[in-house]
Amino acid sequence: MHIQESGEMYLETIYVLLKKGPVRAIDVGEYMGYSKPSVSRAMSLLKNGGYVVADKEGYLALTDAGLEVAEKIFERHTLITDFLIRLGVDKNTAAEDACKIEHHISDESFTAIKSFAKTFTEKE
Amino acid sequence: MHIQESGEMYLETIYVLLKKGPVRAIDVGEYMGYSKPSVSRAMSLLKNGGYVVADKEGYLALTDAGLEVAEKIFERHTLITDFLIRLGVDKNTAAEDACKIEHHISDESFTAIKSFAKTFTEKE
DNA sequence: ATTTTCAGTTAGCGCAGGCTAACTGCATAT
DNA sequence: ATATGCAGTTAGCCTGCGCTAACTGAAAAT
Repeated sequence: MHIQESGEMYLETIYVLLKKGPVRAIDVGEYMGYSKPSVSRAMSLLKNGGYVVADKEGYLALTDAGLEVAEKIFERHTLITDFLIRLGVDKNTAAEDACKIEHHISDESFTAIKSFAKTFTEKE
Repeated sequence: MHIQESGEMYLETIYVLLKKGPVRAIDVGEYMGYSKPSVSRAMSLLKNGGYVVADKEGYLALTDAGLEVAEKIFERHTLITDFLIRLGVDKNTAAEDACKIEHHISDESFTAIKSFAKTFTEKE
């Protein structure tokens, strides 16, 4: 099962929300602005793919595979956002753009931007 | 009519191919690796939207609106590709990534990267 | 003058991923 | 004990955008 961009977004959202407390499907939907059935289907796909598990009460957790994807995307998100902000882009616009780019950039490009951002920061 | 990512790709392709000579739908399909019906439908949508025109022989041209989109995307493509290459990313990977990013980045972020790339280049 | 080739179109399929409507099942409130 | 509310699921719709199969119509080849 190959993970889609939308799947990555769901995983990232679960990851972010889990930092603040327990997470149910309804919370994911509210955060992302999606309807319950959309989340329901996405969750069943992600459960099927082995990225997400839920207990009997419906509280969601990430598997190792899910966590790996979520962390990867989240790292891209924060680093690209910061990078754009440092280039002078508005906070919100930076976050929006990062949210799109994070799914489309290769590991190689991301690593390059990451190490560049590091030296770039140190120079200031 | 709001232009989709796929529409942007078609316009950019027509733009690129027009630099080398006359362009028909079949050429666009061959270049993009798409079937004739896919291109046919895309062209009729783009004609409808006022981005593309075709003469009686089927040779394609961009309208002002189409040219505007195509140039914008093409500029993003080349600049982002160059930027990634300069960061040490492999040529092909850079071009692939740029091809995705070019559709998802805001004007603001692009402008920021552009001016940054300029000073970055001058410094070397 | 037929036949073949080739560009383009039409019809219709499949997948991803949103949506609403309507149901289930539990948990709480009256 | 019945009623209300809420989380989740099921069924089924819509749009974007690929695809194949099959047709059209003109140009080129025999």
